[in-house]
Amino acid sequence: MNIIFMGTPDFAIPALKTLIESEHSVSAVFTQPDKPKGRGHKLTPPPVKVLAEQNGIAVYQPESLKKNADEYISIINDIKPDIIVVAAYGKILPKEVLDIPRLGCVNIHGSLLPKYRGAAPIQWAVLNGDKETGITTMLMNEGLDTGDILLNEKTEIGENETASELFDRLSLIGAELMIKTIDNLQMGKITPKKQDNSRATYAPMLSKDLSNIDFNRPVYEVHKKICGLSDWPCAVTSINGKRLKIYRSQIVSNTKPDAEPGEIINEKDFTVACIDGSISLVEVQAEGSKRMKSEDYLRGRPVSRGTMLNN
RNA sequence: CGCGGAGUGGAGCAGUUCGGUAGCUCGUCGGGCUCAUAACCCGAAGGUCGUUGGUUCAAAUCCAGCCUCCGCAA
Repeated sequence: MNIIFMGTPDFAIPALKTLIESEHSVSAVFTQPDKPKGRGHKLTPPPVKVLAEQNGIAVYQPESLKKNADEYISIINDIKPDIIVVAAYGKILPKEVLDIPRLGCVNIHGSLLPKYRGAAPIQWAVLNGDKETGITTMLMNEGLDTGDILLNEKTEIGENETASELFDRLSLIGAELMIKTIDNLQMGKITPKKQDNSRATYAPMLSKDLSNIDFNRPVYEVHKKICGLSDWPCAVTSINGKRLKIYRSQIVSNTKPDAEPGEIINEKDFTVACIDGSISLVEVQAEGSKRMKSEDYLRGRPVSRGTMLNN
């Protein structure tokens, strides 16, 4: 089949790679414009662009497909794609584009729709302490992740799994499900199912406002916050007046400790008291330093029992 | 030209202010103690102090350039 691929970040990479290696032909890739990123505001191309160029595929980076997009829409029309595959593209497709491909526009979404529509479904599944999540492929319409469901696949969320790890796993599952979806769609073997809008929830983009850890909360919630915000924006607390990022943690106890929330109750494995249990900080990052196991951190910057975090 | 922090044996850090013998907590190796141990005691190996140049009798330390990493901001 003749395919146009639209996507931007790492999540889209396995899907694009799978398509390139498949019998189908990727005629063009649409991705977000290069953006200033990191220190020094260096202009950085999105991962999808890099992969596409390595494979000699034409890359288009429109600012928008809704405004002043005639040029791009005629490009899409000229390609006459059988299908458009979309994975975390980050832009809304207008009806004008949605109607072009014979088989429609297929989106890969990182949740079991209609749960967690929106930008950060994977992270919110972890943050909310869900035991399972998955991938849904759907036929796109004009709404935000409201299209008819084609296929889905569930996966369990590990007790200590970070959003970043789940992200990687789901991107691989998504690639497999995507290829299965378009093959079945081509053979007319899938019946699209409407989403149950009454059960829909939204997963908005994460921001740093969420970063600060409140130890005056249940230990499970604190743990899932650390998992869900890793690697970005990352859960943050402070120790001795310095910012400390927490990438990974482990629940030590589910019984209320004899200590104030936020108090360090074991300086050997960095265990901190919460309201109804205690949690061990496993991987941390100090200001101006790289992330490391907390045992490494503690070797150079020992802490004493009774120290309060978040002060 | 966005702002700032950091690079010191295998790991994480101190030492730099005010130049003058390379230090801490661990790890590794050897030995001891112990029924035993990730515990304890004794000992050893291991570092051109990111890199290049400059100042100096003398540079981890002061000056200049470069490389790499990180935080904030986007």
